[in-house]
Amino acid sequence: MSTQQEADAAVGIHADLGWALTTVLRAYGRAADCAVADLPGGSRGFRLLSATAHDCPRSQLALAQHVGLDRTVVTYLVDDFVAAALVTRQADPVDRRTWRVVVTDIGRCRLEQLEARLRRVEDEVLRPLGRQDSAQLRALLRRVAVSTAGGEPVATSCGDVTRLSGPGPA
Amino acid sequence: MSTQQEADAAVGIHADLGWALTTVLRAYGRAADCAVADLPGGSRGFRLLSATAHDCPRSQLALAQHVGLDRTVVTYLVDDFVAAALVTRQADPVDRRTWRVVVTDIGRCRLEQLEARLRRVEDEVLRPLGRQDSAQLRALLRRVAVSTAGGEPVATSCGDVTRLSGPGPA
DNA sequence: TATTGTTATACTCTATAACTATA
DNA sequence: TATAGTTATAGAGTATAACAATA
Repeated sequence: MSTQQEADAAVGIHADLGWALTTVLRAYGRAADCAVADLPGGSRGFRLLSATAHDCPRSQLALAQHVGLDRTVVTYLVDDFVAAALVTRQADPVDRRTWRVVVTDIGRCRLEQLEARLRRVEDEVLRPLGRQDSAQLRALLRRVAVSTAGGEPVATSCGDVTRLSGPGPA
Repeated sequence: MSTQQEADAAVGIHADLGWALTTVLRAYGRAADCAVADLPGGSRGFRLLSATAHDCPRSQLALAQHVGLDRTVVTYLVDDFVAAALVTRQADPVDRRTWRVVVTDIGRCRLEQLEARLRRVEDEVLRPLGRQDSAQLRALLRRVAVSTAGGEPVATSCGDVTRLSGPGPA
């Protein structure tokens, strides 16, 4: 990682490596957070809505485990989603303890809108590279991402960095 | 951006672009947060300590503006840093309203430790690429970072994504 | 007895504004 | 009157645990 001063200097020197990673990360992360800010729960809400929309209807617990959220959080988020008419809770005929969370047309529409926004954020972030280098960067990132998500979890100095199970801004 | 299901599928397909960016971002962001978690203020604390260590002593307000934090936050963080003996507050002879924040040896040592950890996180994240592709990715990221930090701010769907003035994990 | 979902509680961050002391 | 720093208050977000209904 770099220092603040190095970062400032880097505009002239461009020497530090970690600084680049961090800067891009933060730029994208912020913009992505921002893009989904008007959805209840922000980026976590986006992950949940995504999972809800693209999987066949599941219980809240299943959703929670799938996107790595606590049960209680999912309750709150689904409450908000229902209030915003993005999803509905439908009784599960076989297990009356659980709800099946189902996306509405409004929810699907909203999700597409958010996905479009996030695509735009990406393009914006990667704009400085040309078309070709942009593709190159994406390819390299994809390789990292695949092994990060599918292979070994990223080992770090503390234990809670688990294997990432999915996408989500920031 | 991608969907959860696509993300899962991507382990086989590797098709989605935004998913890669997001996954790497999150993996690194989490690990970096984690690496500095034991510092008061986490990533923000790191940024502040960095700035304090590598600049000549400055007032809290100057530091706040430099790293993009609120004055009050800096007060809290410096309090914590002082308690942890990472910095000292020294009276400014020319303006008795202000403090000069000065890093201690302990603080400098701690900072180096954190920087080492963050370097390790980077290496870990980029390990899947070989040495060469890793360098390639870093070069591309650096180009993006330079224009992000030095050039135009990243345009997004909302207004608060400002020009990034420095580094900092996550 | 275990599990799904809900509710209640508390805790951490952060942001805002009021306050003091100096300039 | 304006500025540097501090303190107080409140709010959002999150985590934990207790609870009700069902299996």
